[in-house]
Amino acid sequence: MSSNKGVTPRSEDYNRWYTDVVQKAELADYAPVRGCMIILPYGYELWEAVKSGLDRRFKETGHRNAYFPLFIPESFLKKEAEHVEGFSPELAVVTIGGGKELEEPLVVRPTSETIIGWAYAKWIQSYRDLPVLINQWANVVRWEMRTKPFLRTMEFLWNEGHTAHATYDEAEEETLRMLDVYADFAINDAAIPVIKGRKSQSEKFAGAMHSYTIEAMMGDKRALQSGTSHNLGQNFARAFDIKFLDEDNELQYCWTTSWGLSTRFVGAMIMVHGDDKGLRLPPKMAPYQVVIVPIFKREDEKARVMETVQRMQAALKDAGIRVHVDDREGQTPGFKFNDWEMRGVPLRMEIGPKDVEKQSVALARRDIPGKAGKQFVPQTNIAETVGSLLDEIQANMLQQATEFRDANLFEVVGDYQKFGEIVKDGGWALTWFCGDAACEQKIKEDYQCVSRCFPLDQPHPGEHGPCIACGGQADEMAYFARAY
RNA sequence: CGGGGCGUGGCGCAGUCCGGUUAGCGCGCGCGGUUUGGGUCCGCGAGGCCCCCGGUUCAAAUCCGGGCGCCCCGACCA
Repeated sequence: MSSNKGVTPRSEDYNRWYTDVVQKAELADYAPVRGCMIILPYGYELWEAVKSGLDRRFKETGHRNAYFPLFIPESFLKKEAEHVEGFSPELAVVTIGGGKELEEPLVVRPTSETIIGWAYAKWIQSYRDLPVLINQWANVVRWEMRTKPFLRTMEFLWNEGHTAHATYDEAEEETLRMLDVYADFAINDAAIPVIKGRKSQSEKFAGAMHSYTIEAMMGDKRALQSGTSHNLGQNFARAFDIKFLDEDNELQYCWTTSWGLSTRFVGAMIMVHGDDKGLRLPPKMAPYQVVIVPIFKREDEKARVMETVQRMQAALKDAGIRVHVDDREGQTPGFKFNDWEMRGVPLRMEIGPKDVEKQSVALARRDIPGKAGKQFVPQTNIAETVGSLLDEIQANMLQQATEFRDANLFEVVGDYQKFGEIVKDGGWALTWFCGDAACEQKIKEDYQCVSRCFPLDQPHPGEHGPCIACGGQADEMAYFARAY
C-alpha cells in the first residue's frame, strides 16, 4: 500500500487522489463545521496568486475595489423573483442578535447583487454617474448538501464584480470583457485552457438575463465551471430601483452585470495539472517556483555546499524568482525530492559537492518526470537559465493540458446513443442543441449531465443542425459533459 | 434528503462476531547514533475520556437501546 508514502494514484481512485493531494500537500485542513475548511498557508498562497493575477487585470480594465456588508436584510433577497427562488434553499439566516430575536432576519450573503443594488440605487442619479465599476473580494456562504475542499465548500472566498451601465450594449460589452479577463488569466497564468461560452437558459445565474462561463476540463475529463460573468439586464435595476436620467432628461433603468471567480479555481489547478505524484503548479502560480535541496555528507562539504546554495538563492531572488531552500536536517535528499514533487514545485535545484567542484547545479523539471527532465547547468547566469526554464515549463503545462482536453472533445451530430456514450465515458460532447429546458431535462435524466455552454467560438457559424434531444432545428452547438 | 460504510494515541488500522488482568501494530513525533545525488538504518522514549449518553454484568472497546459525527454513492449547486 502506498498510503503512507505519497498520494493514492489517480487511476486507482480519482476522488481519493484529490483529497490526498489537498491534505498531504497541506493546502487545506478540515474544520469543526461540516463543509467548511481551513485554508492552510500553502493553499492560501495559491489563492493569493489567483487574487493578484485577477486584481491587476480588474484594475487595468478600470475597476476599483470596495467592500459591502456580510449581512443582508432578508427582504432584499425577495425583491428579485428568480434570484430568491434560486438561492433560498441554500441560505444561512441569522435570526438572533445580542440574545434577542431580530425584527428582520439577516441573510449571510450568498452573493451580493441585492445589497449592492440597494447601494447603487442611492448612488446613481445621472448618466454622468455611469458606468459604476466596482469589485469586492469577499467570503460568501451557501448551505451546500455535499461539499468537497475548494470545489464546493459552505463558505468560500471569491471576487464579485458589480457594474452598472447606461445601455444594454455597454453592459454586454462589460460582461464579455470580464469573461475575457478570466479566460486570459486562466490560460496565461494558470495554464488552464478554458472554453468561453454562454450558459443555457436552465443553467444561467438566478436572476440573470444571460450568463457566460469559462469551462475547464479536469484530469478525469469532468467539467468545472471555473468563472462566470453575467449580464443581469435590467432585472436587478427594476428590483432595486437603480435609475438614472439620460441626456434627454428621461428616467431609465440601469443595465447591470456581475462576475465572479472563487477558491474553487484552486481546485481546478489541482485537478487540471496534478499527476500520480501529486500537485504540479504552473510557475506563474507556484508559491515556490524553485526549491533548492542541498546535499552533503561531511561538515566541510556542508560549508562549501551551503556557500553555493546561498549564492544561487541570492541570484534567483534578485531576479524576482520565488525560491526556497530546504535546509531541513534529518531528511534525506531523496525524501525531499519526493516531498517537493508532491507539493508541485515546478523546478528543483540540487547542489552537492560535485556541483561545487564543477561550478554547476542540477535542475529537475516537475513537468517532465525522471531523468528526461533533469540537467546539469553552469552556476553562471543561473537566474537567466532558471527564468527561461520556468517559461518553458509554463508553456509546456498549458500545452499538455490543451492536448489532453482536445483529445477528449468529440463532435457528434444527431446520434443520441453515441452522444450518451461520450458523456458517460467522461468526454465532452459538442453537439447541436436547441437550448430548450425540456431537452436539457431529458438529457439530464438519460445521461446525468447538463449542457456546459454554447461556446463563443462556434465550429460551424451560420449553419444549423438537428437538436440532439428533440431533433428540431438548432442554431448553435453546445458542450455537454459531466461536471463538478 | 435516500442507499452503503465507518468512529480505537497526530494519521492509517488490528482487536469487537465469542465480554476477562498491562488495548496492540505500522507511519509520524522526541532524544542518541548512523546515513545523505530518488522515500537510510538501529536503539531508547512520549503519547489513549476505545465518539457520546444510558442499560445488562462481578467485569464492557467488545453485548443491548438511543444519540452525534465523518466518509463514499445518488438527487441540488460557484
